[in-house]
Amino acid sequence: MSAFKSQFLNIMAERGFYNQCTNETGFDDYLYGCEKSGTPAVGYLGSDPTGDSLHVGHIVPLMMMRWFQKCGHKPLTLVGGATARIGDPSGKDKLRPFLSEETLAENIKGLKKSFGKFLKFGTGAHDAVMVDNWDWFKNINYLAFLRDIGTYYSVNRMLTMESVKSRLDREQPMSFLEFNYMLLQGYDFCELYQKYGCRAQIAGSDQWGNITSGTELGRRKYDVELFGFTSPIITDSNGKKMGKSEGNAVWINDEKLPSYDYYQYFRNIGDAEVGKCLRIYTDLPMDEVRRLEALKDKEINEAKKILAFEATKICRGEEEARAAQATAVQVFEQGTAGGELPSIEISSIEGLHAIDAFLQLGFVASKGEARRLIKQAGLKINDKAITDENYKFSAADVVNGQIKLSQGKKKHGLIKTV
RNA sequence: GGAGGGGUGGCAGAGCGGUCAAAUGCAACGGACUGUAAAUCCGUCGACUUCGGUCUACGAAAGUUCAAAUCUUUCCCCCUCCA
Repeated sequence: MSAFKSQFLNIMAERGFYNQCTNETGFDDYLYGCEKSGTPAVGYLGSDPTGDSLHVGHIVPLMMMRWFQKCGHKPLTLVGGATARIGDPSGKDKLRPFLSEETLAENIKGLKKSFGKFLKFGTGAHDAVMVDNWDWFKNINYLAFLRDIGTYYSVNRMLTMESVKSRLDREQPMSFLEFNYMLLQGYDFCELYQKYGCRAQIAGSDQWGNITSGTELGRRKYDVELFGFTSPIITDSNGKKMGKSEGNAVWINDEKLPSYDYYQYFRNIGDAEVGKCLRIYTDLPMDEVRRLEALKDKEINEAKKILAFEATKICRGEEEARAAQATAVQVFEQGTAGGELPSIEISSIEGLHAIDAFLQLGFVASKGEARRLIKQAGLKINDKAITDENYKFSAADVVNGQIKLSQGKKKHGLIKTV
């Protein structure tokens, strides 16, 4: 329980966030010193703006930063405006497509929003701060960089790094551009150390190579010990990464994914994952987590509801979480329609093809798919399977001003008449 | 620059003149069973369709042929080895 002196590391270990640390006792001592004296330790989490929102797969390090802040430390969030222009080769087979300036700017905005859900930003001592590595890379001189930084890197060593090695082993192309990625991330760490006194980097375990790049550079160039701390990659029982639902990513930003869907993602977690998810995706105290994960069979559904609610609350706010939960109860427990379901509005439903309505809701990708699903009894109107693929709506289908459409057992939506 | 190998559906990977909308596996989706779980079983998986078909697809373009993912030419891209 109290294997560590610092509160932060104890929490990390207990909740399943701890994977690897560059120097466990050193980091522990450092944090403990800060916690005792009330001066915040500074740590950073980096993320490249390659998309306009983070998704569930990114939550693990975000939650680590959240706890870091709760333990009285100061989180820095770095968006990789510069590094996104390079592309992190870790875990990838191909060079990323280049992003336009406009996309980058949009993505950075999206990332800020995502970060804001989990961390408190501001100007206080413990408030999170957002930085962009474009600020220090945009004007860097190539020769100066090679001489100041390049001298500290050994190509022999770089070639053994997982991100490089795996690419070479698989005979996938790796450009010199990508090869340099780790130097940039290493430089970031040192830059943050100099500017903010940042001595810790927190990330997923796939970043290990990039992190050690920074800690080694720090030791060689600035003679300072920097710490790297990683989480395990969280997978479901099939060994797949978390964060995909129906083939789509579960986004953190609300304009990318309704809160109801976000809630449902956690509601539908597998039994085996409940304990793990409660620890990682909620702030619930450990006593409560242990009680909930001990539940068996049907009772475990209660734990899943709490998990879904708590996880949604952090990311979308309490109100949204309640609304999502209420809708879920109406739809699944009472078999009626809930207000948070996706819906389309239409002035007259007379003569509207059922297939077109499903298409508009995005429940089917094509008319052919809709026809197929009808044959398989997979599409329902007001909970009754459609049998005629040419079915057109009539006034008789409208109940309380709306028609409930369902695809399979999980996807439900509404047509509202206005 | 030289010599070989290769680019096929979301991914992996067969096919190498017609029977190819393209084997197989994974992923995904629907149904049954359940607990909005897992596992299992059955089914589906390019688009449009008046369900007879029509159209678009095997890196790009041109060509040979009654017929091309399959043959030829050019171009683009990738890999390996050599310089």
